[in-house]
Amino acid sequence: MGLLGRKYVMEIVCIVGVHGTVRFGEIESHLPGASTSTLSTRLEELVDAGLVERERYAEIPPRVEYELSADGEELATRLEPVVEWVAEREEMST
Amino acid sequence: MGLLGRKYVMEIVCIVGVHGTVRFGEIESHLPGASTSTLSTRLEELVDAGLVERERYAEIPPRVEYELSADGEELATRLEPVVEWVAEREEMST
DNA sequence: CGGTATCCAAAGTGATACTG
DNA sequence: CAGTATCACTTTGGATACCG
Repeated sequence: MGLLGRKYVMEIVCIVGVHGTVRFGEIESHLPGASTSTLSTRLEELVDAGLVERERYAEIPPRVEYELSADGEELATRLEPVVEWVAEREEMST
Repeated sequence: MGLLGRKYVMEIVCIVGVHGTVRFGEIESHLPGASTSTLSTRLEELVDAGLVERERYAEIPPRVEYELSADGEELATRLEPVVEWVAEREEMST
């Protein structure tokens, strides 16, 4: 899946995975570099790919929550060691 | 590292990891989608990041071999489950 | 063979406006 | 709040050709 190579995808999967269920704004706050529109697009792609599920609540104010699907969880599990190592390695060089 | 999110990076790491030492052309043949220039750029970035090492031989015809550094090996190990799972999942849907 | 140089298309960004 | 839409702009990536 070329989707994995797209910007922010791994990060999003991890963020959602860690939180369990997350709202749009929260994901956004963890990705300062990503624009609203890009994040929106990525999330849609992830939902289409069956890795993330979106739950929309008809409330005021509106609330939308994202969480990983079973496949998403599986991916997150496998992704964890990678992201962890990368994070550690980044600290070293700073 | 945002580098991981760049196109082909994970694939390249895996390809180099599997082969041990690889020549430019061989990597290219495993990535039909990537253009020469992109591959060249990616390899340079990977070398700069200390994940891949380049060995240039002053022969005719010229030969250049790439192989993973210790860090690259570590990354490849952690990346393996991810790539494996993604590959299986792709097969399912085809 | 293994690239770099060049030029062009596509993806992503930022800001802002608008909707349910 | 959680987006979608738009537009101008920057960054990436692709195609091709040429060089050592």
